[in-house]
Amino acid sequence: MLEQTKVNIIDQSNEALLDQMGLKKTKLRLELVKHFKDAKHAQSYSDLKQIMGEGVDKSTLYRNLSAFEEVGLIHGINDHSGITKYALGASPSAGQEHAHFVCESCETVYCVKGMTEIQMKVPSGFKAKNIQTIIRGTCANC
Amino acid sequence: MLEQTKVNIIDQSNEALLDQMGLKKTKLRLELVKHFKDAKHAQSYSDLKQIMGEGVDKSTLYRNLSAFEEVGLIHGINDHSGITKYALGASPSAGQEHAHFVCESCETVYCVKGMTEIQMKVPSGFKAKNIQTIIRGTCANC
DNA sequence: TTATAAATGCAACTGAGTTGCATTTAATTT
DNA sequence: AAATTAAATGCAACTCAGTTGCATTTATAA
Repeated sequence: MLEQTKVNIIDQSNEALLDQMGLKKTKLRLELVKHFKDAKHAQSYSDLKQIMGEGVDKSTLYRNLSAFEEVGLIHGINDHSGITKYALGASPSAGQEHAHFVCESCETVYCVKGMTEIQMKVPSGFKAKNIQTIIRGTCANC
Repeated sequence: MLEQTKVNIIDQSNEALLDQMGLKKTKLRLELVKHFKDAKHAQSYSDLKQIMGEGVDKSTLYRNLSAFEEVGLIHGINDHSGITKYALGASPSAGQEHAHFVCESCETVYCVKGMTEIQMKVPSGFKAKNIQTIIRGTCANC
């Protein structure tokens, strides 16, 4: 078994990456991975559809996003908009949390790594496994 | 103009509360406020529908939730489930942040006040206005 | 008590995401 | 290289949360 958390996503070729994740290398998947690597902010379904081409099937795209998320290649972010956005990297887990910045003006979502420090206690009887932080505000482009 | 943040929600009668918020005191609204005060965890549309009675109209309920949220009587919480849940109190804003605890087993959402301390820096050019934290784990009942 | 602006009820709609199924394709086997 | 097969795709139909338009009713102010 492969330890996904130890795979360095950015340094791998797109092909190697899909191989390691046990995913077949289809044209769309390669394009998706490439795009996620370049993306400066989190991508919604419609962002991706626009970039991958309008001909791309909805189910196929969504199924690939799910597949990518399952293996930890990307992670979904749920802000107040109700539209899930995806960004490269596994879901932030214990020890490697990162926050998400949502711009209130353009609704763009950015991953903000290593800039938040969260100390949490939970009521007795509760067990915390992971933490997700969403910062709302105005981004550099707005 | 009334400063909503200074209104102490719990100490007021339901009637006075709606008055102060500039909302008409309808039967459903009074029941809703009452229920929100008693609720031990955040409420979804279907939680509320069940409690308010199946006869309650969907639009009416949703419109009341929006109205309550707008005046800061309740705040919506968006976890990974895609179903918005609501809890008493204005949206956590600067200085009075609180976290939300989502139970991975029963999907119940709790507000956790005064137990998290978050220090955040954001990249230059970004301006943070408020912060929302979701802790995932197992609750005391599971 | 009357006027009126807001709240309700209903039905129809929107839009994100899912599912079933037949077809195609990437990867494996011989 | 050809045959096999399990997974990926494309399509249509569906689900489900939440919204909207509009006619009717109700809370509140005059």
